[in-house]
Parts: sequence; C-alpha cells; structure tokens
Amino acid sequence: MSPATVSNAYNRPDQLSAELREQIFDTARRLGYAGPDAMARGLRRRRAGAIGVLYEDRLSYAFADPAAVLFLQGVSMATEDAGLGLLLLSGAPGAERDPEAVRGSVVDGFVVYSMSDGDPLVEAALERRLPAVVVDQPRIAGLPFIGIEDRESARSVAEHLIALGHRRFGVVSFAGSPDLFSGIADTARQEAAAYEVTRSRLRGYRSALEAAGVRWEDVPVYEHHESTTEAGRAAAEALLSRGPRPTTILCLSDQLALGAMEAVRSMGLSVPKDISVVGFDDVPEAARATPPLTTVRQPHVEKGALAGRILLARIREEDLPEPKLLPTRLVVRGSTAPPGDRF
Amino acid sequence: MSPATVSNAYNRPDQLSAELREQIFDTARRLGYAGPDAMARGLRRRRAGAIGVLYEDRLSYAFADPAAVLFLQGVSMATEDAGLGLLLLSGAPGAERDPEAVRGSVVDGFVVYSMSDGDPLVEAALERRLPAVVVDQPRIAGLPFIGIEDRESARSVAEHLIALGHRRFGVVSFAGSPDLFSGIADTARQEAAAYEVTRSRLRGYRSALEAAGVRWEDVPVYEHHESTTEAGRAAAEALLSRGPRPTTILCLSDQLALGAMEAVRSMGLSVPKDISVVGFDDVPEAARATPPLTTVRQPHVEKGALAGRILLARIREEDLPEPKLLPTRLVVRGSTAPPGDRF
DNA sequence: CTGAAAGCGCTTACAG
DNA sequence: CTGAAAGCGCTTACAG
Repeated sequence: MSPATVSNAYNRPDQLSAELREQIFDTARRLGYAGPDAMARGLRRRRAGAIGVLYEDRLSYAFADPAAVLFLQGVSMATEDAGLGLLLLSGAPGAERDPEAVRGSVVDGFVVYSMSDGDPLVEAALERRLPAVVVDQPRIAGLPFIGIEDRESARSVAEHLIALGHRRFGVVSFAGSPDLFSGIADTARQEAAAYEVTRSRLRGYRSALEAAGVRWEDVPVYEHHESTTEAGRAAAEALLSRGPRPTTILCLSDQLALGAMEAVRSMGLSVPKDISVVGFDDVPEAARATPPLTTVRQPHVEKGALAGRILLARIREEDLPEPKLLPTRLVVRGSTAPPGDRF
Repeated sequence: MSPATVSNAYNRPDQLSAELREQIFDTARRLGYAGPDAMARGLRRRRAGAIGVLYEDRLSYAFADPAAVLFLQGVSMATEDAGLGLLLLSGAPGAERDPEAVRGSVVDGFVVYSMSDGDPLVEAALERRLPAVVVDQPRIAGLPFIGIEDRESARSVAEHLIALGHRRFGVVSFAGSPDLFSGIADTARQEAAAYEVTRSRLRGYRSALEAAGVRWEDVPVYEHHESTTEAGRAAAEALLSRGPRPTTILCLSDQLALGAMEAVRSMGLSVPKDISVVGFDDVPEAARATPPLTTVRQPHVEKGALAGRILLARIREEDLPEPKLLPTRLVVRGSTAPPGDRF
C-alpha cells in the first residue's frame, strides 16, 4: 500500500481493484486519516479551486449594499457552475488595508470589484500574476474590464431633469477618494477623484447641465464617504438647507437617493412635487419605494455573471473576446416631475 | 541568496539587512517572481487563511435570501477582524451535490449553515476533521451549535393568532426535506422532515393550536421547496382556494409571508381584515411591507458573528463555552387582527 | 494493477 | 545576518 496507491484510491478508482480501495478506506477510517489534504493536493495540482473577489470596503458593508449583493449573486452563478468556491476578501478592516490576506489567499484568479485607482490591495493582487478581471474600476491596462458607460448614463438622467424644466440642482455623491471625506466637494476635488466611477458620473451630470446653460460651479456636490441611506439623508439635508434651494437632487446611487427622499420628507417637503430625486443602479428597493425612484438601471447580476465567466475563461486559458460594456437604461418613475412653483 | 533568505525577505524583514531585502525584491521583479506561493506557504504553515461556509442550496439563492445575506454579513464581521477570507461553497449545482468542492476547499474550518440531516456535503466536511460549527441545523453531537428556540418561537406567534380569536388556520412551510416536493404535507411527511428547523416550527404551531382545541390534522400545511415570495404566493393561493377557507396563514419565513400577502390581495381580499398573515425571521422587508408584517424576530447578523467567532476560537484552540441559543421575540405589526366576520 | 522516485514551492529551526 | 537541510502532504509519470 504505497502512497501512490492510496492517492489512486481517492482520485482514480479505476487504477485499482474495488476490494483494495475499500480496504484502504477502512484503514484510513481506523487510522483517522481525513483524506487527501486540500492544500497539498492543490500545491501539487497547481489549482486552488476558488476565485477571489476583492471588495473595496469592509465585507460586512458589501452584504448591506443591494447592488454588491446582486453582483456577488452573479459571480456565484458562474463559479458554482464550474464547481469552484467563492473567496470573499475584505478591503478594509478599519484603516489598515493590510494586503497580507490578498497575498496569502489561495485562489486561481481575482475579480477586482469597484476599487480605487492605486489601491494597495489591487496592487498586491496584480503582483500575484494570476488571471484577473476588473469590474467598474480601476481601469488597468491589459486586464479585461467589465462595466457600463457611467458618463453617458449619468448624463441621460440629468437630461431627463433638464427636460422637465429643472435648473437648480444639487448632487449627492458617494466617495470620490478613499480618504473618508464628507462635505461639499469643489471641482478640484471632483477632478482629482481616485474613483473612476465617481469622476465619470459627475462629468456626465456636468455635461448635461452645461449643455443647458447651467454653471456647474454653482451646483453643490455633497460627497459622503459611504453609499447608504443614512449618508444620502445627511447629504440631502445639507443641500436642502442651503440657499438657493435646489429643485432636484441627483444621487450617484439608489441607496443615497432613498435617503435623500427621506430627508425631503423629514423637512416637510414632498417628492416629486417640491423636490425631484433621482438615483443610479435600479436596485429592487428603488421600484418599491414611495414614490418609486427614477433611476438608471444597470444589470448587476449579469455584470457579476459576466465577470465570473470571463475570469474562468482566463483561468482555463480559453481566449475570450474583450468584453463590451453592459447596457444601461433610464427608468423614469414617480420621484421626478417638473419643478414646483412654491419657491 | 539562498531560498531561506528570500523567504525571510518576504516574511521576516528583521532577519536581513534592508539593502539585501531591496536587492532581493529587485531581482524578483526582474525575474517575474510573484512572491511566495500562497498554497505552498499554506501547506508549510498549515493554515489556509480562510473559513468555509456550507450552504444548502445554490449560492445564488443565498444572495437572494435576505436572512442568509444578513447571516453572511455577521460571519464576515468575524472573519475580517481576524484577517481571514470567507469561502462560500455552493450546496447544489443542479441535483448533483458533488462533495468534491468541499473535499478540496482550502479552509481552516467550516460553518455549516442550515443544512438537512444526513447531507452528503456536511458529511464530506466532517470527514475533513477540521474545526466546525453548525448553525440552525442539523444537530450533530460534538459540534458547537448556534441557533434559536424554533419550536417555542413558532408557538408564540401561533398563540398570538389564537389570542386574536382565530380558529381556522393554514400553514405555508418551506422544504421539509430536500426532495423538491411541493404540495400539502400530511403529518407523516411533517414528522419525517429531514430539516430540523421545519420539524420544530411545525411542532411549535401544532402545540399552540392543539392547546386551543384545534385539530392539527385539519390544518392544511402547504410545503414549498423554496422559501421565496413566489413560493409563498403560490402556496397561499392554494390554501385560500380550499374550503373551509382559513382566516389566517402561518408562514415559516418572511419571504413566504410576503408572497402570501400578495396572494391574499390578488384574490381581492385584504390583510389583515379578511386574512391575517404572519412570518418568521423579521428581515428588513417585513417592517417595510404594506401592511407591516407580524413575525418572529431572530438576530441574523449576530447569529453569523457568533458562528464566526466560535469557529475562530476553535481554530485557535481557545476553549469557548458552548454557545447558548439566541433570543427571539414576537413582533406584532399590522398584518394580524381578529378574524373578520365576512365568511 | 502496484510501488519507488521526483518534485509542487515554500518555511523553519539550526549551524555558522 | 546568512545558507544547507529537512519536510509540509500530496500526485504523476514511469517501470515493473
């Protein structure tokens, strides 16, 4: 009973007699042998049996973000079809961002999900020289990219408000850079944003407004480092307390927009009669909100599934065409209307 | 520049001069060396740097189930504090339930999350002889168990309906056994359920109803193999189409209850005037529903965090006390009222 | 169908 | 501060 024979008993039943195989399993049971060690087998076979997902923030935030959950659902569809595990790697345990977990993670490839330019965890992942794909951001030459037309999509929702007659805007943005800043972001800060998605969406708004003769410098952009309803609420309250009060609030995510609607209500105003609110993402909560939220739909689950499939193809060294950007669509619902004449 | 020195450059900077270390990194860069291989390092150090979560179903379902997402959020809080990754393992790619992924998964321990008695994936995990904890089900001697008083909690919500005056009940259950059965489950099937949680909750309802003189054999239990709003809707429609029509529907999960409420409405009836509906879990959607759902609150996030912490303690060979069951609470909202006299 | 040999890529005492 | 040696637990041709 050489090691090779034991190995064959577990991995290649056809290489030995059924009796011998059973006898080996019996002996294993008696000796308390737990079967081939996963790590040693992986080292020898040169595959980990899992793909890693790098997430910007604390993982616990990802599970609280409907868009991220839908994305992960899509990735999991691809990995489970392939019999692979899905290893979730945390971005930021506190302020540390220790790349050690990324260096030591036992995976066959990485999905980089919406991270900032120059993120040390992304760099640690790239140093591993494993197959990788990037979703949303950052753009990295040579890596497959899965995302949407952020700029054009943002422009379309701003144009919708312009068409309704709005001229006084406020913007609620999620983080422009990973420095935990919250407050009014001037144009210098906007342009210096380390998050490509933030930059692009703001530019999209800007181009729509400027095309209508609105001075972008006069549009207050409230940036909050989180993309939650609480953040949206706080940001919108700040915007609505300033003069001249905007007639509409553009939000970079639905979570922010849902919070902004709460803020409007808490100030005794009504959506959309007094203030129109728009979001971005079209998470399921957007359609269920009161009023239902006007937003930009993007296909979160498909995005994840595509990222997973492309990564798997890279791992298997199949050659896949460079992925195209996924389609988005303006979804007009009840949270937008022409500006009221109350002011 | 022996292998040991290179290893030290990466792992123990204090063991060599800064210059030599830089020189090693330079050479590594030039040669395209990606740094220590994660798997080989793991084999040598005997740790994987991740914990595995075993989920009954397709992983993509987990991400669609608010209770599961909250649970994973809790687990991730524990793992990211410890700098570990979270490896999600799929239960069922189709009907296969291939334990190969469980056997080969590179983890330091397992969280078994709500699986059936005798599940082959659970057995494969246990054969690995790694530290493990079980959440909700199945009960396995010798393993730490994290869960709630399912029977007592279910009894309390049924007693609430009894106290309101209801005597004609219908029950909507999720899977009793992993055989994909959907339809009315008789008492034999109920008792034979391979899911401990299903058994316990049904027993809890039963004891409350029988204490009030209601014959359990007369209570239709519609079992659906999924726990989704669509399933709840279909099940409730079936129950409401039978005579004598129940005045209230007990649902084993909030997802099922949310669907049951849709069914009531789609039949031109009103919740709670015509039909009272109760759920179980108190997911965020329950409070936001119209009307808000009466249900049993259980602490999903805490459950996950506790499971994670106990598993980590086992991995580190710290001795933790056997965990107690987590508290639940009946939350009475607008979906329950005394039975109407319309029938 | 079975077993001896090489090697996957690393880390860890240990001797110098 | 540096390097030679042993070994983590397995799998895979290969020879018999």
